[in-house]
Amino acid sequence: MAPDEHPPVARILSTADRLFYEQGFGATGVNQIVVEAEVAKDSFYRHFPSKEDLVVAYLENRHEAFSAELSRSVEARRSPAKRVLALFDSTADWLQATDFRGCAFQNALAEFSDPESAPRQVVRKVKSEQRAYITRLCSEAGHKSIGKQVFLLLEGAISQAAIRRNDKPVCEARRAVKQWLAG
Amino acid sequence: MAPDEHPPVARILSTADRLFYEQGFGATGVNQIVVEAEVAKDSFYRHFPSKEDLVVAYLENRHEAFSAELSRSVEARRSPAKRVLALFDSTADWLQATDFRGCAFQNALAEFSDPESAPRQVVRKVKSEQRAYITRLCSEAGHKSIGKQVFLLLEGAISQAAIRRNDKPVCEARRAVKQWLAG
DNA sequence: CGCCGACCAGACCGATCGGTCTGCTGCTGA
DNA sequence: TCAGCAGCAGACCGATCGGTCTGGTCGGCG
Repeated sequence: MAPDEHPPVARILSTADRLFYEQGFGATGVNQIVVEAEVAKDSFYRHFPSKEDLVVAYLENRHEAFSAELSRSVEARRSPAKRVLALFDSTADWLQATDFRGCAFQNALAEFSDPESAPRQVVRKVKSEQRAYITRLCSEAGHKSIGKQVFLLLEGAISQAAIRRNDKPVCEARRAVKQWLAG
Repeated sequence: MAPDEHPPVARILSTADRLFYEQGFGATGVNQIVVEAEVAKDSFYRHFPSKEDLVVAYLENRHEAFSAELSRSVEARRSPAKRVLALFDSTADWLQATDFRGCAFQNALAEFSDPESAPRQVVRKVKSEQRAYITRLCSEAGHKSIGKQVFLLLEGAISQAAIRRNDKPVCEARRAVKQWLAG
């Protein structure tokens, strides 16, 4: 509304989005976040009672943005089969980003060891929704049974892309899925 | 040789193996390691100049033990196709462990963001060897081309098993691979 | 006007971090 | 015999952690 900057909570969230993804959770301190977000520490703790609350907000935020972008890209395709393949094309585009560091939710998994912790619960929910979405796309392409495999293949491809830092794993996965859809 | 305990360096490594895997790297402090390993801090730094050196030793150690166990399990099977499937059976057994926390190397990836850091280099090497091994097994089963997909499927299945804490993803992946081998 | 709540800067808290240092015991091999 | 080194316990270092508190400046609203 105003010509001035974004409100503090938005600056905190966008700073956290960048730092958590690039550096990880443990390596990113609250102090660094408040400095880079140009927010007083006092303001930070008014909006987020603890660092973990910010982590949860970050994960939910990212899920929302990520799935919105993905479905936009998917829905741009006409045929149901192309829509399934769009998952991989979209991922290949994502790899081009210089700050690509793999799946934020898989990364969160590694840093929060307690399965009952709030971040882990968010990760479970997010992955379950992603799997359901992919399964639905496969169903609509007339291949009800391959959804789970496509999902696993994509998960593996993203993880490998983060390690090898190239798009070969994603291309390989895409090729396999294309064959399934044709057969 | 002696009736006494393992030497300090072995106690450090086995303690680190447990703590790093269960808690992650950032969450595991040098102090905790030396206390639980019952080793003087001085002795610790005599063997490992820095914490990162211990991380590297841990990763290499784990790779050695893991691949030894895996190939033992694989080589117990007669037919080449069963050997490929043994990868998934072995993984399913691994899930039973109460402390299962996914692939240690994928987890390391999330905590070390610098792609040139020593731990990341070890992870690249390890994953490349695992991929080569799986590709070889597939080749020997007469399916030269599916190695990479099998590898990606297994990676995704392990990651999902860590999130969902059950063996369904692994069973799903195994089923898909079995079909490929039959077809 | 006067009050309240948002926001600010930054001091401050106890705890813990990775890492060093001191000072000691006890084994070993020249 | 004695030097040297492995190992021990634990104090100690500066830095940083997550989190609290103080004190002050604003704008909006009754």
